Amino acid sequence: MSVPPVWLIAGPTASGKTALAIHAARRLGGEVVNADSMQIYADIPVLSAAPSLDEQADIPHHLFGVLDASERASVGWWARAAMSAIAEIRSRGKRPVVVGGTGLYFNALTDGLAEVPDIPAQASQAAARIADRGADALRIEAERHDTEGAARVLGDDVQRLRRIVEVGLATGRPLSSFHGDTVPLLQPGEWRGVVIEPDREALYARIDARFDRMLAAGALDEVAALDRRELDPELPAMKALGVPQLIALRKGEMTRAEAEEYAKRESRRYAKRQYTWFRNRCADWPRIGSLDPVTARAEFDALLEGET
RNA sequence: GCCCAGGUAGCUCAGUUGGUAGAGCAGCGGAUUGAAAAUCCGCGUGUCGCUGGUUCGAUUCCGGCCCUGGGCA
Repeated sequence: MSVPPVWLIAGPTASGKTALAIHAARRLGGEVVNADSMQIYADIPVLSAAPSLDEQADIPHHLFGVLDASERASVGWWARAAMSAIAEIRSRGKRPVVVGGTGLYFNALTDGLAEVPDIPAQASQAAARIADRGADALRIEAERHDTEGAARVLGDDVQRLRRIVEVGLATGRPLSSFHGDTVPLLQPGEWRGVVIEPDREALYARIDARFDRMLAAGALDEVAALDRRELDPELPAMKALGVPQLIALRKGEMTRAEAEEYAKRESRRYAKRQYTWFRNRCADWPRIGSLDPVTARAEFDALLEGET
């Protein structure tokens, strides 16, 4: 009993993933599952470039806009939610099409995620207090909990060092001891992946143009509503590309031109990091090179040859 | 037309008392296991405007030309 494979569609921001996923779902009798860490939040549909209600109309979409900006998603949360959506879609005889730009999320599906217990607030607060003493102090503490793991953390990567410390405090085990024996959530052969990898310059031009469209589509109102809630600026949704810059604009800390320039630049840098991830972590996935929707669809259809 | 200032990395500039040059920003490469649109690490990528001259050697000194500002006409 071989199940038809789950399709994984990855690619940098603004590369046309949304449209291609809908095409794939139509072709395959499928439903779309979000693998984008920001499109999860209900408060930022414009700035996160989530599929519009129109686009979601005839194909069911899952995990888009399901959390409030005051909540925190995580790879673990996403992986569980995605696997249950996948199971549910399959149970109805439909084909899951997972689409997004968050490399780590795809990695959880294809390579698995360590089963680390939830960290009690007490332990993470203790780790935060150590982090407040500076990166050096934090690294010394991290090395005590997990020598091997800490050695792999580059420089003053406070986020990762803190994670080692809080896991150590909460479980008494080195974080790296949880890694290594993870099992993929989707078995090899159970999925097929494709990466949209367009020409860099062309994508950068699209990113710039898209940000202008986001502003025209109400990005400023979206940010104003967020800003009024006075949420913790450290929340993931508050760090979505464009949010910090447009808040700075509201506060008069940046001119409109500066806010636009910085937001676009950060988006381009993000795209560059995505290229790096997919190039090195999804090296053997087939590539789609075109930014033109019609050509991209044709390239995708070519991959379908031979599939039932 | 004349006078002054300037032409050095993609941009803004520094510098070399003559030994082919370096900062910031931009950019590029990499890492990535519950914040990942996050977080972190690494890397100067160059006809020193063009062309003659002086010199062992010129981006640097001298001449001519071109270009860009500003001023005078």
